[in-house]
Amino acid sequence: MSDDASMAAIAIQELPARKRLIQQDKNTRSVYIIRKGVVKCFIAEENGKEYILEFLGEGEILGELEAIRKTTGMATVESLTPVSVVRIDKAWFLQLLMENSAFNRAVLELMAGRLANTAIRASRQQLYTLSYSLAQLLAVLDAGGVIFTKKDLSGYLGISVRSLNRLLKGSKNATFTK
Amino acid sequence: MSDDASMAAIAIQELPARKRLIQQDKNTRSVYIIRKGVVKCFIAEENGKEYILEFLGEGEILGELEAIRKTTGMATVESLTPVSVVRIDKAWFLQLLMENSAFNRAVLELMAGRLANTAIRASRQQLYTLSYSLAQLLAVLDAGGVIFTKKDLSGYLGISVRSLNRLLKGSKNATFTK
DNA sequence: TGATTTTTAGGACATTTGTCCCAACCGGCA
DNA sequence: TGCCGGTTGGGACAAATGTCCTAAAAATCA
Repeated sequence: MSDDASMAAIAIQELPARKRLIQQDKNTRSVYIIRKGVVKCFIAEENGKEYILEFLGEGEILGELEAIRKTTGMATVESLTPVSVVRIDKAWFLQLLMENSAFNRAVLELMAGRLANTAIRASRQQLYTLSYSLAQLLAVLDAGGVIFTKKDLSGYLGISVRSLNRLLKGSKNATFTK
Repeated sequence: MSDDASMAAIAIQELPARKRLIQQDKNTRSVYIIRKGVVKCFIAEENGKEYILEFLGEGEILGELEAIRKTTGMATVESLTPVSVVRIDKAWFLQLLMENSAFNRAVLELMAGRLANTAIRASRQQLYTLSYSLAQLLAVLDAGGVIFTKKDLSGYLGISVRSLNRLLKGSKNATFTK
């Protein structure tokens, strides 16, 4: 990605897998909307571990938080598959947000939805057995036909790979009250 | 709280402690902005356990998610202390959101901020030792001068009261890599 | 005040999860 | 082909957490 001032305010970009669109703690220049492909969005803490916030796909927006709050990236976003995105210059995004009420409304709804999801996930992660979350996750992934490594899966579930393997075995999950 | 159709579109309300402003899975009628006091916002899952999403205080907004997404309450909000809130009729809130760009901007920022917080907390909760989160939480609470029950604390940390007690003892925390 | 309920504390034991470690497998690559 | 580095699978043991349960202390109420 170049610093080139000639970058258009809005453009379509194609990225290969494993490319970073947003870097945690670094300034962002654009907001992206995913047209195709899957990205993972994760936070790395000082202790080296990483927590996967979410996997985002078609129709999802990236970098709005940073644009709206005028902060550096709060997470790193990396493509898992080749992706196609609409890149919107940050300043222009904000402009759009103010002047186009339909766009504003759409962003508002996307954020509200994501907020609800994040909160619900945090809760589920604490309140339910991993087996539950795991089953759900696997279903979603399966639908998407995307392949993740065990490391990503366990990262998303917030557990070690070892634990994930145990769960996958399904030996004795049904212990909990559920 | 009455069903009275004569409720003003916007009004100041005073509530005692332990009152519910929003009920999970029920329709909401208003959006609230806290003027004073502290509320807790929690999700109760089918298995009876509750997970505290956050404690909100002065200046925070409640019920916007439900208003924007037109869904039932995604969490229950209950006053921990006596609170004073500005109650805004849901329909009017949406109206304001569309017509008043400053208000729109403010809501957008509040949501962005909350999204960031929620995500960061979820991450911290997975990546750090409880002792870490606990210490941080205690510091915040202390600063606010509010008293929470152990149950609330543990609910917020996503652990059982028993575990919280053990942590408070501080017997052998320093085991982890940190 | 006395009774009742809530909150706090913590023992004992069962589960779960993490850490460490090793072996098998797989896909580049010289 | 043979040598990696990365992923996968799982054993073993330690640490963390949950569940169940009992008691005392504190708060609430008649």
